[in-house]
Amino acid sequence: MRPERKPAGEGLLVLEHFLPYRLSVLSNTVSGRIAKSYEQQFQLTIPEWRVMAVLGRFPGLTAAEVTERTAMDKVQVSRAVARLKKTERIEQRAVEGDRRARHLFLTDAGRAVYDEIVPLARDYEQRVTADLSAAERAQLERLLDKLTAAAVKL
Amino acid sequence: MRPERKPAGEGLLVLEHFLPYRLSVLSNTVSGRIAKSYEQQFQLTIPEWRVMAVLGRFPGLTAAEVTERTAMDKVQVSRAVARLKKTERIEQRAVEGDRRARHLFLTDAGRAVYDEIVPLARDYEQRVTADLSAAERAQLERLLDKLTAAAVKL
DNA sequence: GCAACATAGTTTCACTTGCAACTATTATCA
DNA sequence: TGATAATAGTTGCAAGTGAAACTATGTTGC
Repeated sequence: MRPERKPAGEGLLVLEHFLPYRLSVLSNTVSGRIAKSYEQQFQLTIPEWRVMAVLGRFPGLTAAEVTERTAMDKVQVSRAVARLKKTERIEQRAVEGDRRARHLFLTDAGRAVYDEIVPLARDYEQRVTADLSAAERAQLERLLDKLTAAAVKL
Repeated sequence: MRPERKPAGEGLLVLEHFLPYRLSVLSNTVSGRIAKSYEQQFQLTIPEWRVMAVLGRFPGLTAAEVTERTAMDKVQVSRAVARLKKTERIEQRAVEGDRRARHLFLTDAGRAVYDEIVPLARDYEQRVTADLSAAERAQLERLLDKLTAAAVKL
């Protein structure tokens, strides 16, 4: 005989209120939509775009520094860099005093792509947050900060 | 102040304030941590756990209904179901009047696993949100609702 | 009644991914 | 100095992924 199920709120998990689940659905939806546009328009994967985004802001980082700044792992960065080199969106220059690492830079072509994507990304973000008041947006930032800090700490 | 001066970073994208990026990092961190605990303890992947979670709450859903409820795609569900059948965490029963679909249920063994994981998941969620006041938690729910609705609509 | 279409679920294929092992180089220190 | 450890980045492998094709079944319209 199957035992009676426990009352909701105790033995059941209400998936649609479960934070990890909600974050995952939201994140996949948001990232998926954006990715579609630049995958098709520019043949860029998400990891590639992340690397470009961070190099657009911090030219000359090494792959290891990109890894730190993006929360990607080093394999993912290595492969994204390889593809971006092949498609000539980035180039490498020697690091003085360390022949293992190389500085990474957007090429002119890479910067052109970057300059096209940035407004698209901004625009998309604005549309997603269009229903939020300024106060809510500030609150969102704060909450995301808190949650991220807590999650990393555990 | 000189009004014609452009705000800093207009043509730049500040990745660490870019919503899709922040959501992705947070979601991956949160889901990754939880996954670690049940992957090791129960040999369960994230998609498998999702299917179990939704069946724990809504016994008898078909694979297509699981797909709807979890925002997973049907291939992912199909594979998770296949693995869960093999490990005898779920079982299938005929749908009257439709021989294509089958109702899915947790087995007793499946429910036992579910009953063990639910408190772990809850506990983890509570620790992630421990720093939030009740008001902030309510606000978080509201913001996630709004963002999800907006993202889906676009 | 049956051709055309729709749906449930599975499989195939061509990728992508994450882990661990690997090469090459640099740092540490007895 | 030379042994050992640490670091930058790459690669091999096993597993996972999504898109599209596929099988089987069910529905619709003429």
